[in-house]
Amino acid sequence: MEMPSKYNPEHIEDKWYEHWMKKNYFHSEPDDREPFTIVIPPPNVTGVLHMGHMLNNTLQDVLIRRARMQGKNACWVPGTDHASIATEAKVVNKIGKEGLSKEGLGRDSFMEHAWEWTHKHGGIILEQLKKLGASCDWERTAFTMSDSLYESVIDVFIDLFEKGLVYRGVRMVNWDPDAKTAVSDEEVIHKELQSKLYYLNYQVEGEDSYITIATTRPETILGDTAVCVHPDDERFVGFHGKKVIVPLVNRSVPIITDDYVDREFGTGALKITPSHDVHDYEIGIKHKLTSIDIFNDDGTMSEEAELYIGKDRFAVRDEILVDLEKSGNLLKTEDYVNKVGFSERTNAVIEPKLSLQWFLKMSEFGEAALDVVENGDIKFHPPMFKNIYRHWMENLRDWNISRQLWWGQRIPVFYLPDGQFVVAKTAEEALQKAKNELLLGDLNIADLKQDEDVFDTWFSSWLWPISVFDGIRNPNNKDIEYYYPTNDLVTAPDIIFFWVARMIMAGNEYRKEIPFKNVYYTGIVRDKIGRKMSKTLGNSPDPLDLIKQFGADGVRIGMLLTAPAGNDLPFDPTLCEQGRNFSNKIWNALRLIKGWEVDNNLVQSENNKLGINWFDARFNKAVIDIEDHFSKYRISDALMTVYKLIWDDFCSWYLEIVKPAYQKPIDLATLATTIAYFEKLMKVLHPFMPFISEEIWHLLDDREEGNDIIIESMPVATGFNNSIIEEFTLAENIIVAVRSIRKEKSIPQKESIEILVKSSGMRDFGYFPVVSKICNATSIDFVDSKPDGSIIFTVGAQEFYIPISSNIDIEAEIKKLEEELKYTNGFLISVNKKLSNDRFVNNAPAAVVAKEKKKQADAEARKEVIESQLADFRK
RNA sequence: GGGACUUUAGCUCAGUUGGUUUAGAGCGCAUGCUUGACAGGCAUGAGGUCAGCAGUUCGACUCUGCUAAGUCCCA
Repeated sequence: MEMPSKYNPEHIEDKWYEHWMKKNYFHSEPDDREPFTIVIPPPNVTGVLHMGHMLNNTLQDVLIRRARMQGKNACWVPGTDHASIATEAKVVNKIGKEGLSKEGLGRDSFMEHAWEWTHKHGGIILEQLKKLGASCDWERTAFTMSDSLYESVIDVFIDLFEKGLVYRGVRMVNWDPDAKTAVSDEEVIHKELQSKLYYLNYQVEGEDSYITIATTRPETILGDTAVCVHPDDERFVGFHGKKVIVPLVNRSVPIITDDYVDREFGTGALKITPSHDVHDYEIGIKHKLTSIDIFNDDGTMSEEAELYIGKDRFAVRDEILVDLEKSGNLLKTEDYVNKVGFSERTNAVIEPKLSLQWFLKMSEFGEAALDVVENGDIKFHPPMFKNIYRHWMENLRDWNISRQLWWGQRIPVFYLPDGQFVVAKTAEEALQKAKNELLLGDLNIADLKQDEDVFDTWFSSWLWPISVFDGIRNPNNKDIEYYYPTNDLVTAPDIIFFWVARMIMAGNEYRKEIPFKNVYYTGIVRDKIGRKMSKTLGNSPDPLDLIKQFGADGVRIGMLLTAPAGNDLPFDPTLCEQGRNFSNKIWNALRLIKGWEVDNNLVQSENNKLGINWFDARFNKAVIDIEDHFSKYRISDALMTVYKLIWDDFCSWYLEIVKPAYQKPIDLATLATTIAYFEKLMKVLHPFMPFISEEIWHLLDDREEGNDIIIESMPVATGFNNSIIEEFTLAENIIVAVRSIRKEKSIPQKESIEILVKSSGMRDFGYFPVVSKICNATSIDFVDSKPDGSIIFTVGAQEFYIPISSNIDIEAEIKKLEEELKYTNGFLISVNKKLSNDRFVNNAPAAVVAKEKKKQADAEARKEVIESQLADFRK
């Protein structure tokens, strides 16, 4: 078979993904095996794959594939959420281009458009995940707006309402005038903007004096209902109790005092607009001020503003300045940098606004949700996220669960003509309830008006680990009982509160059980200069392009290599290149083995036996290290251990040891063992690089139908003999020393050498055949002293000599030895200092003291050797 | 303003209850190699006052305090 020297993943990856799908390996049904469950953090249904998803889902796939190979019943549930705001904004935009509007279409017709959009653009992201190799159980793909998940959300709201945990209240919310909905604090992005600070004069009522305020938002003066100064501010003492006239609208408002005012800021006098600023709102309540809402929902001026009615808030800002200047109220303008909130979804400037919203009381949930994390039932990786979680749990605020949108689960609240309301699943039920409980006998369905709002998307996501198994509606079904609680959750730390914390709350409330046992917080993928990757910045590479360029295996490695948990990942495509190079290295190891001719009569050499024994120990040690790393969720460390095991230990050492000379055959036993090792390595590699490992598995041997690596069992560590590894390390050190001499003296590898060992030691060292082969030495002999015309080198305290034909640069040799002596002396001094300290010898554990003594003895022996070598040279 | 976290090689990071020879890895860098698997490679090597200061200790990258710089969250 002709094998190209460069591995080309493209067709190979597609081929194996199709094969796995055909064999239905990703699908899971409850059985008597131990379950291992992951639910995907549902991406936005109409979103496209970005680097954050790549990282996140690669990690999940590593965990799920490893669990599958460990014989567990692995189930990875994929799915998407409906992303209320983002999707609705896209649909509104789309119908807008067709000359349609939400209001014009009406609710039902708009929902049809939204579903059409979802069917057309939805789920692209899941298809993209297949390219990455994600082994999700696609038969279980869930969607937060599908019937069963929709109904689960409604059921939960009704249940919480009946438990008295839901209430309706007026709140200052972050209003997104484009999406015409409230968004949570977490969905507001604050950006620093270069803006202006305007100084405005307010005339004191009945006097010819003025009080000057400073504001960045002059258009809001129309909603002013007071001016506030600090009670102790001497500049304003004379104004206390008086009134001022709001410019243009000529409204008379009181001057109030409150120590909230920062005397240093602006002029020290603060205009108060309770409807449009959170702090002003609180001051308004405290001082019982009236509230004037000057904005419509779309950000234009309302009738209450009296002026500029119907015009956009930003247009009005320009206009009002002209008018204020004309009226003589504009004193001056200064440049000013301030922070402005933008909607994460629509990028509209957020308007603080008073609004009627539904709230879920959080106080009931906090304690239990904190406990399960504090007591270790749920483990966070890395654990420092516990602190952040605790801080949030101890400062809980009620959750605003309503959104002024249509795309989502509509709030099941029905208002009656008299202003009362009932909560019920359907209008029919609501009518029944109204009749029975409120004794409104002559009511009919047309009198009921359902709440126009839908739930916050997180209000469906918080049920996700339960609702994907239909555990809300059917709490005793066999799926939820088998798969729940899930095992691992992999997510980004920025949604620790609005998702992770709330899933824990929902788990406690509806399953009396935690939703998952481990939470792995990934880093946030950033670009090279540390910016978050985002579409608007255009700094994110297209993941599918990367896969095309480096192969999915290569990209997976690139993502994982420098992504320890919780650390940000400054992404650089060269990381994927490293992954691709690794694929190529493995491929070429296969090419090497495939090229060997076997001689059935050949007896296995001592050298090969040594190599095999050593690699066996080395492999088992690595497997133990890998298990340890996985147990601590150090996935990138586990990968690095595999990487070095394959590249350094297997390719650079083992294969070089057993590799037959050019056109020489290999013995059968060594070939068979080598192939067996290669198979084991591919199994260990499989969770990280599923495609190439499957391909090589099938190239190493003819496999029967259904013998695929994806369902093979993961090698388990057996014991290993550490002294083999230690002895081999000595061989490595000798080999490195010889290579170094070859380089220094320009002795090519082809030119064979003799190695002489000072006969004081190493008589029973077993690895000389390996040293001899790798170093291309014709012989390794023992001698009593250094022969003339030879180079000396030292490993530990053991001297070696290599006879060479060229002249030896005595000065250079002396210099080298002197440097070594200096180091050894320095080291010895530090050890001696420790050992001559009685308190150390008396207080330190015996093992530590013994170790120091051994260091001392080794260093002294080495020092003697170097000194005698120096003496020789100086003779 | 309140809180959390970070600071170790050029870059990204390990360093596990304080003692694993005077701190490790990957990448990058330098030097030399048409080495009969691989230049997407091989070999060798150079890089560090562990942010600074003080303390605890026989012993500190590791524990404590202060200082500095940075990241994030909350108001």
